[in-house]
Amino acid sequence: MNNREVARLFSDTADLLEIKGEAIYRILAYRRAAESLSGLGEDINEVWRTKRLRQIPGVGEAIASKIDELLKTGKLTFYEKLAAEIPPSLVEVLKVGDVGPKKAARFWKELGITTLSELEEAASLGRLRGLPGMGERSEARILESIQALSRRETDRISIGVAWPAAQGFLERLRSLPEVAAAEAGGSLRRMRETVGDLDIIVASDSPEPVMKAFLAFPEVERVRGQGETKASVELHDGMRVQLWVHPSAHFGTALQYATGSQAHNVRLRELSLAKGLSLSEHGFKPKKGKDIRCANEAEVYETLGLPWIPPEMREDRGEIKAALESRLPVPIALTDLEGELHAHSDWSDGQTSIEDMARAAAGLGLQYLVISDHSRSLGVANGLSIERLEAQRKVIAAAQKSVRGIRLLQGSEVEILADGRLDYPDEVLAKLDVVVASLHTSLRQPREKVTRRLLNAIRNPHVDIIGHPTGRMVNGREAADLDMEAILTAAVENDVALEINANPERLDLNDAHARRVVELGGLLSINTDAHHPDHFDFRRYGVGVARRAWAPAEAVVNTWPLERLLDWLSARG
DNA sequence: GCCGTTTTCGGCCCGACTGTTTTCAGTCG
Repeated sequence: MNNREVARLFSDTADLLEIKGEAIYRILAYRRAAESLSGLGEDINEVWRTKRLRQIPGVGEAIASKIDELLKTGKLTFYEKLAAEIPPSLVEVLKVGDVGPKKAARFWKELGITTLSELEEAASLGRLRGLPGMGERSEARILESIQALSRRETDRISIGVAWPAAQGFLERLRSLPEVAAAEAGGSLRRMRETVGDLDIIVASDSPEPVMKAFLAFPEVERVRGQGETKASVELHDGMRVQLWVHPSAHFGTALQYATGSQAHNVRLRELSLAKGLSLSEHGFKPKKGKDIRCANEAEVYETLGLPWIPPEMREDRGEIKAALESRLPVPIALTDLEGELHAHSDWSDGQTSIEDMARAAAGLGLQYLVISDHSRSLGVANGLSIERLEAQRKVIAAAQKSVRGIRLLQGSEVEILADGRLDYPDEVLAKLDVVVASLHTSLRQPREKVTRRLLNAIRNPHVDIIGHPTGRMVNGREAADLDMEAILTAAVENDVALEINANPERLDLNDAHARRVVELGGLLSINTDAHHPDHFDFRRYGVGVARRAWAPAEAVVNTWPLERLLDWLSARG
């Protein structure tokens, strides 16, 4: 079993225990363990084999022995007993808005409902309204939520969709005269790869007109809830947006609160209580005396004796402890990127010419751009034969003459073939400035075989970067079955950089693996894999992943000035 | 069920909003 599967089992266990009516802190313990496992950069099997399970935050004696049983036998007796008691399909029912554990338990016990479709049927037949505490309106609300759930393609929206959508809301809100400031919060601000909904926080001393303007935006399909400080809407495409409006005087605590993560906020509030202050979105409340209000976030952290913690690091993955001990790293910023090492042109499957790509990159202030088109065997992408690769070199040289302010380099995104060889012979690779080696085919090979292909590429002295190392797609294709610890370790040993592919549909490496690279002291490269000049904009998502991985600029090779980069490349052969 | 420069036992964040209620339970973030 992999990390994700074990995490999923514990998160389902938590849901089932909650429906059963177990003590809440026992449930939270399972959720915390599940969160911790899904953010773990190391393979759980490796941690288990080396007897380090108890070092995982949130894993104590009981959960460690459950992981032990799970990895030893592939089964968990505790879960099987629980699933015999509470139908596991009720976990799906919990996804419906306004349905939590109490209602799910009631539907099941009183009406025999165990699945989403049974709930929908019961609601449309008016069978829910007879239950205690349920009326016609609750029933209608639940029915609407089920329909909204099916209208959404997936549970969570890609950040590549959510980010531009949020900018649209922010621009319009900021243009209102009553609005002093507007920011995105939630998992979007933390740059998670997917978001459940958009959270928008506005500073305004007259909330009414702001709220009114927001509810009247044309994309709004229905209003799910609305109060004095908070409104929640659903858009035509099923996306949910929440708006918080708070006075400017305590915008800091409001933004901090709305940014989360929930686990980070819980830790922060515990820390606050230890100082005799109760922290909420409105400010710090001392046991007696006046409330402390914070107009900006830095003041919130300062009140607790902490440096400001970047939103991407607020996941309760040790950031508060690190901040208390003054060892929180400064993560890379978008402005640290000096160049692009992985971009395509119309020589393979890119949409524009080398020259246009170069102009666009120069316009963004980049110092260098590597044109790395596909190699010969990738026919669907019009991969370059050795002859075309030679010819392309002359065209790049010509473009270099006509575009100023940027250094153009020739690279290649070389196929790692199904048998583990690279798509060009070594003497061809040796002539290239940069070699990005990637897997595109035969991703479903058994673990040992596909791992060996990547290790082979890493050990080739001409390979500089491994492109989108796992092949996974966000909300889509699963990662190849790889021994990641072996791959990351080998990359570090061979001084090969691992790509954080910044395309929001890829984001590969993910944050957990990238953090593991940083822990191991390895190198990363944030690459857009651009097929069009607009794609250079993906850099923000790649930087988001790197910041979530606590990566300093130093660890990312394309933050280096050109001379240093060239030295690194030539030292590698 | 986890965890400890307040603790190895007794704690474990805080508030808004809704619907069905006459004071609150449930859900959400």
